[in-house]
Amino acid sequence: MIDHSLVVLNSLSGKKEPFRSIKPGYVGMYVCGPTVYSNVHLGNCRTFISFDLIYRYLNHLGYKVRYVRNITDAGHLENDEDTGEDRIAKKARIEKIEPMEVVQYFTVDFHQILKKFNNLPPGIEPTATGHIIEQIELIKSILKEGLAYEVNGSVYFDVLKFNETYQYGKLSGRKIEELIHNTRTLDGQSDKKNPQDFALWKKAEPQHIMRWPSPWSDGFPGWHLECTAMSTKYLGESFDIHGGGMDLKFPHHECEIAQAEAINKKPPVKYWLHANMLTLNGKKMAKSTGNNILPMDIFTGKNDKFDKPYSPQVVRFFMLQAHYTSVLDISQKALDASEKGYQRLLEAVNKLAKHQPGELKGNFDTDKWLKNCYAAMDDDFNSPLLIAQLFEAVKFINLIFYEDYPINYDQWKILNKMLPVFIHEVLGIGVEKESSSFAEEKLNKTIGLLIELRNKARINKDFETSDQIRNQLKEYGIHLKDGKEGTDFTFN
RNA sequence: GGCAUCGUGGCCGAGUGGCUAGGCAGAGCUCUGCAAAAGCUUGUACAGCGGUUCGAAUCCGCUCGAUGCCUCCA
Repeated sequence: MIDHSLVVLNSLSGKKEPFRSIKPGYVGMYVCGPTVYSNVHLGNCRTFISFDLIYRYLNHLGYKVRYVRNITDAGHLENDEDTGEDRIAKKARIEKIEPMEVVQYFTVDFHQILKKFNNLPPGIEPTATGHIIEQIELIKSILKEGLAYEVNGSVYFDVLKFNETYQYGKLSGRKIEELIHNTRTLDGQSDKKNPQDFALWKKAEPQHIMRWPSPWSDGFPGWHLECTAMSTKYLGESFDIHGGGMDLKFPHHECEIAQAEAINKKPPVKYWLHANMLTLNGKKMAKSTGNNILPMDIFTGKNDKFDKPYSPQVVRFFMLQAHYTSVLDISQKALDASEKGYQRLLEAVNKLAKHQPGELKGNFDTDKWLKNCYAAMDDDFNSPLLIAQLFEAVKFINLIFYEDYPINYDQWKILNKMLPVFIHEVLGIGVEKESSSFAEEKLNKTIGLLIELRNKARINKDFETSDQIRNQLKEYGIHLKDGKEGTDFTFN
């Protein structure tokens, strides 16, 4: 394992802490996955890309990471009232299809989108409905501890009682008195003793198709419970990293802590990591206001926010140019800037691979560069800082075509090895295109022929012909570049 | 209203007490038949007002603004 001093911002303490895994060499990481009742939205993608970066870097450092990310396919209500409808059941009702058809459709969509973003799949991707038995067992344990109560077939977690022994609100910095003070009194419709109590088990209405038998009623588990059940099952009573979006801090993660502590009497998670929000044109993304965009609509360009498409790789690069704990704003201008930078970075990598130096001269300080790259990532996965370092290398690489060869063989060897490692392996961008298709090969040959014809025309000073070829190709999105070593082209 | 995070040059975005962020855009130059690409040069930015300090974008206070969550309203 590489010698390093990784620090992470732990939401629990609000401070950066040295990262020491519970079991040396191994990391258990749980990230709250999506509720599959609609297309995954771009803000969600940012969260998952952030934790993909973290997963990749931990792997790169040599940790054996068990990465668990759930699929919420039941139990996530629209609100915490008794009238709150299950999001998936509601979608199924509106679309007049089975809830599990909703689940299947949007799970597939979710996987497709994340794959386009080049996210690595988690090691385990459990579903809430696949762990009903485990959840029922947890409820029994919490009841046994006297920290939950049953009313009319539903079971609720007793937050006030829990708070007598433990501390509810320590993750989100909320005090129980403030929670009580700030919660409006219920209108008598609720079975809950106190408004801040949350459901562990809900009795299903007769028409509710998503129902399972339990000691209390035919019903379904509460949303917060699934994560506790699945993280405990696959990662143990205490594990290293729990991640999720900032908006899940309260109440979801707070409730997870309460449930786990109620049963195991110890904190379930060593490091809580939260990814920040993504805004669109300076405002929060919300379907209700129309300030919203789906990933696929960015890739295809068919949307009313941007006037051109951006590839998943560019969007990913754009996101990694900001720290995962900062609010990030997406806009046309910002994406354009990232697209150009992304191309420049990748072209430099290709250039470097093609031009192995022979001379011994060179003044690129690879030791310092490597140190800076690792220092960036070791500082709470600071990808923007890493990218800045990568561009330092790009500068040197582009100097290859000038008089002084800036990199000697040893430096080239390190750079040529490590630059792709950081770009492809750690950041997960610039992935190789799938093997070029038959048609693509033919196209490349055709362009090669045109370049040849154009260069002949140039030698003959027939600039009318040469410009015609270049301009026409440009219209087709093929850009010719006359370098010192012949003409190259890029697609746009 | 409560809790929390944040407010950096034309745009995006790093940076927590003194030391270069970086990308994109703009300007000038080099290269080029002309472009493009690339290189060189070029920006005394840190919401506002006070305070602490030898020294603050960085710490403290207040004001204004943004975002998230909890409420409220709808």
